[in-house]
Amino acid sequence: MNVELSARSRQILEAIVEDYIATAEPVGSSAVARRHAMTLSSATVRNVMANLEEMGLLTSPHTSAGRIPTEKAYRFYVDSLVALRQVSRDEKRQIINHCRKAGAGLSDILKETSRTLSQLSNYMGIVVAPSFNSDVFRHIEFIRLGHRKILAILVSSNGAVQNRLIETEEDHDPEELVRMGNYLNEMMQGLTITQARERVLAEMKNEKTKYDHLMSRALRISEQAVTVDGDDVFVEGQARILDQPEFSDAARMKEIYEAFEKKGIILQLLSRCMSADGVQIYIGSETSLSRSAGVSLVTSRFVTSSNTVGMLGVIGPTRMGYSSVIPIVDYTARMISRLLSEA
Amino acid sequence: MNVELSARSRQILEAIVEDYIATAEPVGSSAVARRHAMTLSSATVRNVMANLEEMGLLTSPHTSAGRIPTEKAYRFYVDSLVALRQVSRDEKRQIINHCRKAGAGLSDILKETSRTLSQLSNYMGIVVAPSFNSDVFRHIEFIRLGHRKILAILVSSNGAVQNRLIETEEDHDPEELVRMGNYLNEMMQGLTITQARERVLAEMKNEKTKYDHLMSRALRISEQAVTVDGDDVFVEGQARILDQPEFSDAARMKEIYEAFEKKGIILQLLSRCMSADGVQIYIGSETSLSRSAGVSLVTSRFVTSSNTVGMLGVIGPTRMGYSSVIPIVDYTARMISRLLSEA
DNA sequence: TGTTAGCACTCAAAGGTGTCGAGTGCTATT
DNA sequence: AATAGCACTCGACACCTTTGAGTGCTAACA
Repeated sequence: MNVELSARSRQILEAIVEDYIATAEPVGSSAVARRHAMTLSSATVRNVMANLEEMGLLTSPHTSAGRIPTEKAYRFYVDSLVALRQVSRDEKRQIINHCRKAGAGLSDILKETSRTLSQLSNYMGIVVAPSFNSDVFRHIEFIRLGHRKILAILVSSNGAVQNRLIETEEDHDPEELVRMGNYLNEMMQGLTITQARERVLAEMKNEKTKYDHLMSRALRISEQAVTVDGDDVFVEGQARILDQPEFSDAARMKEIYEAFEKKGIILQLLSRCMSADGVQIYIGSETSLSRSAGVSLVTSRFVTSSNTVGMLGVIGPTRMGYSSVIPIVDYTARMISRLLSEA
Repeated sequence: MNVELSARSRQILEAIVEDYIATAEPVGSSAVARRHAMTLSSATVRNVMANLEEMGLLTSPHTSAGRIPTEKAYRFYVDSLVALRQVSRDEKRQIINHCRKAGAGLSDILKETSRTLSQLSNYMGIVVAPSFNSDVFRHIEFIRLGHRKILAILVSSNGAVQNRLIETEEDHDPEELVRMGNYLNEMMQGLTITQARERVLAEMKNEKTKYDHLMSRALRISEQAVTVDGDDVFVEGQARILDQPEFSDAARMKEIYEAFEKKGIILQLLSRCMSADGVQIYIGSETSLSRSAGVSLVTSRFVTSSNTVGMLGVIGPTRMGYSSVIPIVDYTARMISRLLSEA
């Protein structure tokens, strides 16, 4: 994968990639020679381009069009060519303002962040909330809504709230529910949600609690309450990708939108990004999002006060302005981490 | 508006509208004569069509294409021509299954409903949750998250949950928060959220409470908690409208998608539908959604156990299969009302 | 009087042809 | 090694013709 290239070849490749990113049109040899104010003639550039094509870094859509970069070229570009732009003062201001503006709830902040990413990058912004299950338990509470219907509210240290309606076998009066809550709150103190669930399951088998009416009921109910599946995903700016010329045809677009309606796909895709630190970049087929669609993904992790990990990033066409998107994603992730760590 | 038409003209108009709905292509006189197995020749149909055009019910995109229905024609069609299909057993089954499948929480149900509508209609499904503010207060609760940070949780009779992070001026310990909760719960019992807010504001001016430390603090905090703005909107199946030939071009699509990112527009649009009972239909420019887009809206209200009103419906092209969409929306609204009233 | 057949007319869509020009690969030259 | 020159390729575009669906009108007919 690691290609050896002369300095000149690299320069030319860089010029082609950047030109193509800017124009979305195949770039020809003379364009490179001219625009890049090189001392080289177009003929020379042609020779180099022929080389690059042989190495699988460029392709031509047809005989007499210019060349366009392959995924491999983008990969090489982001790995060793791209000159990252600084995040401008104005952009920083926008990011910070957005953080402040958002209602203080976790999901408000994340939604607003997603929107910010979309605005700054002009692509789609995406934020995956830190997994509720790995967050630390804070509080559980039962509220009677009606006959044999109670609402369980589960709060984590992040301030994330899950609520679930539970139908019980027998009716419970409010005082009973309060006592159940107290018992469970004590029991789960300091555990993560996942651990809390395990603890509940363990206690249910425990002989002592088995015969305590209140406890066994509390456990039965809370088992449902602490079973949380699926994390929140915030996607904003879907309309923006319609600006990109490569997505002007309906079939292609549809593929992408359908991918986004099944949030499961995205989660699966992004769980990979959680493991590594710093900005991660997935180009075209590396995203395994939709093989024909030609989308790329720039992501980074963020952490919360309770040390859970979330993910944020930008999805756009493979032909994406990496030089500005990468720093934006990086900076935003840092700011969100800081904001959420203050708590 | 109420046009007088002979039985024959009506039949022909109906045939044209239905043909156009089915094919999205201008329909010509011979097509009507043939497909509709009429005893009339195409020449006669032509005469009638010329009449209909004069009345503003048809237009031709150009001289020698067929005719297409105007908005006025659709209006007339849904008002007095359309033969509503029965909701098929299979569709009923799907609707009911979806209701059951959804997690029992209110927002889960509504989201799932939106998806169901989308699937059955093949257009976009939309559901607006009953306004939280007009729902009856059930429970309020404060949880300490950190120094001077508390989470307020507000539950309505519907089982809808709102949570809000509040930064307080001084730190409150958990017991204090519990006492505050008790006080407020008692105070707000039986009121709607809106009334509860008014009550809080009134109490804040009350001399008696003003000098009670606990109460005045509780009121100050709860004021923020009971201020809820914006209702939930669930839109599903956005990708489906890409199937419609009239939306194959990007500019048009973008307009629609942008409209949907600002959920405020939808809310405003739909608040109108809340007032009247039964299925409401808005055609083309009647939606005021986006003047050029040519979208229609079929909606109906649903009610919950606490007598709050929500809205559900289908958004699709003006050229929409009204005969099946209308019954589907109607039936779904009834089922959801029943499901939510059981509670 | 309402219906129909016939006919001339219109016009978008589809297909064919020719030109243009951007871009290439190759080769000879510096 | 770099460049200039040149023949070649092929999509884009403009222009044309053909085709056919559909219309409006009129005259004939029941």
